[in-house]
Amino acid sequence: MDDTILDPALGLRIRRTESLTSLIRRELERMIEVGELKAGDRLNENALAAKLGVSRGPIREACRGLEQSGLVHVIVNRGVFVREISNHEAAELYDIRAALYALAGRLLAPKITKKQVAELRRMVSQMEDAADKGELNVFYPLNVRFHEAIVQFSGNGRLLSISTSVHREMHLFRRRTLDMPGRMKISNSEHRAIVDALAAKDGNATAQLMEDHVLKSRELLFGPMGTPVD
Amino acid sequence: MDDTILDPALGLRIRRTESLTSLIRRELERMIEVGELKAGDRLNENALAAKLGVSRGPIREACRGLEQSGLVHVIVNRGVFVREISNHEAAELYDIRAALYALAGRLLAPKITKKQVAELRRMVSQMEDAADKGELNVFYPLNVRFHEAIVQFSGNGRLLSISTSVHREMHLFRRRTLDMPGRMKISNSEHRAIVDALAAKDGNATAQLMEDHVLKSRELLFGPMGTPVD
DNA sequence: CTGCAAAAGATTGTTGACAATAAACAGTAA
DNA sequence: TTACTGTTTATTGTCAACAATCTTTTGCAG
Repeated sequence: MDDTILDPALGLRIRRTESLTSLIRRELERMIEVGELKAGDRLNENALAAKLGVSRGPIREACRGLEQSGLVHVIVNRGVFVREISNHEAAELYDIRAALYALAGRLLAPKITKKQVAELRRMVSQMEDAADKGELNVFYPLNVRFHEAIVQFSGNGRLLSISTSVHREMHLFRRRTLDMPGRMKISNSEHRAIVDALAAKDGNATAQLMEDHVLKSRELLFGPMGTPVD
Repeated sequence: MDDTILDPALGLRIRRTESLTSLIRRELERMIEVGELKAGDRLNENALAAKLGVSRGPIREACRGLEQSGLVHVIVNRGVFVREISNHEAAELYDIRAALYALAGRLLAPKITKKQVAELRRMVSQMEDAADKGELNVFYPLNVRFHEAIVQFSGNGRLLSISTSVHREMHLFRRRTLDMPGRMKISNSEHRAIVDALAAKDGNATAQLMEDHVLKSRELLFGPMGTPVD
């Protein structure tokens, strides 16, 4: 199989509108997301360059972007490593996420459209199906999309990019709460309450529910917000 | 004057513990902070490389980091430009900052030390002096340090890095609220209330005060939170 | 066998050169 | 003049080679 990003046959026809660097960054993000690159792994520049069919320059540039977004960390003269998230850091990220999601809810509530409410409700009912059947691998991506949608609908562009970044970072932390018994159902009932509050255009209520929703996950793993961990 | 980062005379003696890339990124951040590079300016790689006495590689890597943190944006084949922040985006950043500072206050309140309270009070009283004398150029950096200190004392590392990033980004937006008549005094009275709430270890009150403090600036420029701008 | 030191190898840091693209300019036709 | 087109120039995108640094292996003394 050919792993190179650029198909040479197509190279002639495509007018490239994107730099290799950004293509590579997305590819690396994907590899980390999917688990092809695991926390703690070192990214060998030569190997990656060969695998993706480019030189080391773009690889290095992509890594600097990933560093800033917290997905990797760089040690001088040693290389770049997929970050490992300690319990302590994961707990911190939960706290941040709670605040960001609360803000998203507060911003969205007063201006949400009927169409958006309908879309969120659709997701909730799909998640209900998945929860009934105990299909975590169906529930999980829906859950992600649900939260993403609320942030996106909030209309605050930077909030979306920061949230995405924090979410990716949290993904490096493997322990999940959703696979605890009955957790999907409880989580989804919270989703329903959130959508109800949004539909009622109640910003304060939505914000509170979003915050609680995130912090509940935190509590299951680490105890209440602000608790020192590890 | 010599603008190069690396003094060749020192180069031999220092065992470099940091890559050029990170030095350059800090230098560029400084140049943007100080206004040597203004919003909308293009960063000419050759010129920067010559000025800093390095090659283009590290420059490009540094720029990718800055891109991710929102200080510059890159257009393929055209270059990297210091970002210009629209009113709309500035308003969005205020909303985010309010949420982040509220979180910082909430986290810090229950665990603040006497020493930290004293340090914050010292800053407040220094700001009071500056406000009395109408010295904005003294007040402003103290104001920055005050807010930074609270986030730092909160102990959430990622919160600090995100806050710093958001703060730098906001700095690209030139209009300030503090130079409005009487604004320094009002602002500082809010600072005092925040420190009092912190000293009382009242997380909710602190969070609310921090949020209001930031949103008041937003309102002066753009109207209340969530208001569409531009 | 263990511990240390030096050499060999692998990997990152940095550079200068070349290719691809966009901007600036000049010349021509309407 | 203005619009268009081809040419020149400036700048970015990419690459491959070299230098600096770290890691591993090898060899030797105890």
